[in-house]
Amino acid sequence: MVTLKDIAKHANVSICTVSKYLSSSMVVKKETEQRIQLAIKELGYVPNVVAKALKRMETSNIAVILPKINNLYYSEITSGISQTLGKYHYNLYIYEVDNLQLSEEEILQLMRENMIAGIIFIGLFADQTFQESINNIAGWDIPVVYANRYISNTSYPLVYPDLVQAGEIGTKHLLEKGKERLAVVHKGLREEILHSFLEGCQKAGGKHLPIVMEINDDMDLVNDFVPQLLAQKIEGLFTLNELSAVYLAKALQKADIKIPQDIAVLSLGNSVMSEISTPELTCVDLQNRELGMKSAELILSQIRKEAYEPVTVLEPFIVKRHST
Amino acid sequence: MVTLKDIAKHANVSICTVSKYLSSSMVVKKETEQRIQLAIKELGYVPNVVAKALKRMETSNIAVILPKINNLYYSEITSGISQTLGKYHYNLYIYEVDNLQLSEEEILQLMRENMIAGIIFIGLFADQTFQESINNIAGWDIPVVYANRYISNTSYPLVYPDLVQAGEIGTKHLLEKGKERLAVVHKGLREEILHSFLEGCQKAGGKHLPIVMEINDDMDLVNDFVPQLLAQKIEGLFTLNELSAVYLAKALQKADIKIPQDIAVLSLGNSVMSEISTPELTCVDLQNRELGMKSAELILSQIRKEAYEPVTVLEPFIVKRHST
DNA sequence: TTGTAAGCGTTATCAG
DNA sequence: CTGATAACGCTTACAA
Repeated sequence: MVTLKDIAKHANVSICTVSKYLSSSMVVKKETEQRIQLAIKELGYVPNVVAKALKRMETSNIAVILPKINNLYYSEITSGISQTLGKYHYNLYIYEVDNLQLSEEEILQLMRENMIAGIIFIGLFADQTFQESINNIAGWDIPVVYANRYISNTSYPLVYPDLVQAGEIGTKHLLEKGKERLAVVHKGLREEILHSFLEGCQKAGGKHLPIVMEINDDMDLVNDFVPQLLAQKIEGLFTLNELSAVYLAKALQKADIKIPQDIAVLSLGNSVMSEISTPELTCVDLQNRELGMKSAELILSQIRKEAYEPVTVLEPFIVKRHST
Repeated sequence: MVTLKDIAKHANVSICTVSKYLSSSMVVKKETEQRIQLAIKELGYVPNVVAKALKRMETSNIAVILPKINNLYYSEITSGISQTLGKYHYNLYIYEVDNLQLSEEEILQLMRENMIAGIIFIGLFADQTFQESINNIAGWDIPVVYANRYISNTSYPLVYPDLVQAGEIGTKHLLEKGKERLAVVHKGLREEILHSFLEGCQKAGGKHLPIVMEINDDMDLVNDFVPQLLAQKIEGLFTLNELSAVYLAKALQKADIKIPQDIAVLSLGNSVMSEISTPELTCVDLQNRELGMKSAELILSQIRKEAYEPVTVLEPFIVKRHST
């Protein structure tokens, strides 16, 4: 391995001169510069960031912790993070919690062992316990961003889409399409999140409040769920999970219900899935890539000890297709 | 930060005793062990893997280099890699080439700066140039795995699905369904890959050889491509790209062609996309997760200096749904 | 069974 | 402008 020492010897200067020159924290004589450059080229020097990290007690590694990466929702956010981090020459670690099977405490220990510069949690650790865990590790003060989490009482920045507005613009759209009796369908969504949503639906006006219906993976959509919709005379479905929206659209059609004439389907989230569904689903775009980019920026702000907003809310927008 | 030194002092032993005890490379007296354990607990010691890496000149970080992570094809492979690496306590770096905009040479430099323990390339750098680049970096011998690449003359292990067999079982399936006039549709696929495929199609028998048709993103599928299919009296479509298969199915239906009665559609790759398409697509599963897991194992074998097979071929299998 | 001491490659503090 | 020299936290001969 070629080290600074080798370069220094080859260029007839001290190690420190080379180091300072390379980190551009010192101006050197033209002639010295040339000798150093030559040595670097001739010997094929590659700096060692591990040594640098040890000395500076700080790495350029950011960890993203998420349930699973093979899910478009998470991978789009991650791609946004990667885009911004790449621009600033930070590296990106991925930890899939579903695969790792580690507790919060263990994950934090892992982060610390590796001298991670910052952690972005995507949709995880909703409750207060993590905040406590992190305080348990004596004197450890690490930048953290919660992406897509709605937590109160945290000292770390939050980034999430405006669910109230998502509910409002979605509902408004359905109302404009003449759909009055609406159902909000979700799959195990937490109470507070659902509540924000419904607040938005309410703001949109409309004669009736939407009915809330929960589904799960074991349910027989065609034989159990669709009949419920018909019994309630539902005209529009606002599905709070993109994949579920696709499956619901399939189920409706299997039951010979026309989309959007009989029942309109609106999904939350705008990945290819909405686009390739039949019919192509109108959806509320939550701006996942932007969410990721913003999360990365917030981590970098913390690392640089700059000021940052404690809460960043992204504006969702509607993408009109053929299901409404 | 609590270091080994602190633990040693607190437990009244030498640094080296603690270090060796922790790496279980030494047996210590029961009493010493207790004192060390107590110190670790009381002071809240967390080992520093960066320091360890510098000393040992070796990290536990594996880099995955791929075009983009927000693509189910790549993210499923990545999840497989993550699963295996997690089991062996290796960390996973992700580098998205589309975002990074770095040359091969620069990527390699980055890997080396960070003392990456191994690199997995997914579907990239098809040609010989990378092999040369890596040799250019003087005396650098790093474990590499090419996942989903069909390269000859490489000293690194290759993992890929058996395309000949994929072609064969797909074609056989279409023939069994009574489809005789087949077309293989691809999007900018390289000649050799296409060739393996067609070899498989041929092995399946059938009266006619499949026609090869290429599509691209600018094409008007409904008005340009579908008429071509009709003109050629095509009865079955073997689409070598899952997303394209979905779009083709959509285009066919828009042109009032019944799937599978008029034309059957078979896709290559089995992500949710095939499943949520209408009709649900029959496909040849390429075992992406297994591909990832195997790639990770091959990297680990190289790191451990164990023997490994130079080429691993995964057996694809057919998943029957409603489009054939 | 335990301790001493020399590094890994870099940065940083001083002094010239 | 340049150069000694001391760390950063850990591993590992080699001694005791």
